[in-house]
Amino acid sequence: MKIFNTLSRQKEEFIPLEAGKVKMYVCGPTVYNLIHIGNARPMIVFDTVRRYFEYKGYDVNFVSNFTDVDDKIIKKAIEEGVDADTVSKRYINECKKDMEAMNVKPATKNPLATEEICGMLDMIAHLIESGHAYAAKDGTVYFRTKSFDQYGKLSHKNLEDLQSGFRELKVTGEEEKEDPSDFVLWKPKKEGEPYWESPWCDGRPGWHIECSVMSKKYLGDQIDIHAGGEDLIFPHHENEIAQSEAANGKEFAKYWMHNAFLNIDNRKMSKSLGNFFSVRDISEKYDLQVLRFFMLSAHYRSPLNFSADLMESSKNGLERILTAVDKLKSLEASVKTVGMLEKEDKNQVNALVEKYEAAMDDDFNTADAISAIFELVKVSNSTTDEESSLEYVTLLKNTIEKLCDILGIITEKEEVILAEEIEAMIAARQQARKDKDFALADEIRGKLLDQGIVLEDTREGVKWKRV
RNA sequence: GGCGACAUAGCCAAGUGGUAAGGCGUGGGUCUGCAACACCCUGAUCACCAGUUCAAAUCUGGUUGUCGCCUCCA
Repeated sequence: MKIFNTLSRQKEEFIPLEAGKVKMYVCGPTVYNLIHIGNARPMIVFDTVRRYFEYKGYDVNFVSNFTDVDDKIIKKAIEEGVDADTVSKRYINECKKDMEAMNVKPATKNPLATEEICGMLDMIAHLIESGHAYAAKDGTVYFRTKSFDQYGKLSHKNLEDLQSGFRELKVTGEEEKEDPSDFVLWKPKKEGEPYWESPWCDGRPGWHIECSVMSKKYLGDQIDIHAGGEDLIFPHHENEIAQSEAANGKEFAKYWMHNAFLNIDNRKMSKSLGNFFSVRDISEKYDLQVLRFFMLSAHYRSPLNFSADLMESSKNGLERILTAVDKLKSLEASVKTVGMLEKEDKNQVNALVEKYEAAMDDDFNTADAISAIFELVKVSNSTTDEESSLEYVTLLKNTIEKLCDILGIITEKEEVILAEEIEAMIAARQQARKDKDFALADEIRGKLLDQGIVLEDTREGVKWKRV
């Protein structure tokens, strides 16, 4: 298996720290609102990475945090007149609902920053003792970037370039920094903000230290994979490396994976451009399986554009796969032949599984992997019928379902209990068709369509589905 | 200014040296009472220029264009 490592900017063979195990940490969202579809990309991508590792037999310890103390959360809390905890708990809850609807597996552990303050205080104290950090007069603690000579190795920047960039950007109130590129580990509280006691001042942690501490606590000093959106490379992940490696004296993560951004109609998503969509918005119009399928239709390191047309296209493509699985399921129940037939080519199926695996082994090329699924669908649709053998039908069905499951695509069609009225309408239409009263049959079909039910007259009988 | 990415058919998107996967859409056909599903047929020489090579979308240099990070951000 090869993974593109941001550290080396190359694909590298994946070698786990411990045989058969993968320790991965994914930076999670700041919970100040419903998650947007940009947040959804890393969730879907790295859930797929996890699923593929599990398919390959690895035991994956998957940790992803919620950042639940932050300026934006506090701002929102003040606006609503509630405390920050109320806001963050609410959106953690909503986020979990969205993740479930996107079929993102629950993490092994979802640590909360506010519950890990002790560990942060320890790490900060340790960094101060070892000369990697210092407290200013107002109690703010800064990381001394000059003390970590590998600073910049992830983002491939050097301190001199950074400093010239920072000269104009010096933030007011941070004059006590020894160096403009030093960053905050602990900052004093402001009136009305949540705070914790510390040896330096009552205050709260800086963003970067949170992930370093949570990763260390739940996965250890060294992990296999650290992942997140590409915007986190600098400064967030660069700073995490500095903190963790300075504190632990070991390489923090072996592989750094970053997903590219999701754009909306070719522009960066932002509230000011009015092209901002929450996952919840999308779920009102589409099954979130469609969003998931859409996200995986491009390579995770390529920018991906989102638009209504592309969602329609994905919806239709996904439908093709689900329809094929559905057909295989009904054949599985009705087919009489036992024992593979001469013309049923098992090798063709296996070859496509190999194509799929080769694609996934190559830095999780989901777009290519999906093409293997479509080829299996084609094989299935064109080589199976009532005469097929049970073995062949089952092989195809299980294969397609397994490959879809790795991508987190659910092939099980939602069980919807039809109201008796609808059942009766379908029966009435069948009677009308028998009587060759097609006008009535079409009228009934039209009525069902109005209720969102589409009928299909197949050889195996009348089928229906929701639009 | 520094660092980096990308440019493949109407749209999306694989492919990193040997003459272009897959999907959506379009048009035609088969099946169907009609339709839907499905099946068959239908499309590109890979931004541009120059070079390396027996051979390049794929390597090198340049041009143009789009975008990202460097500041909270997935």
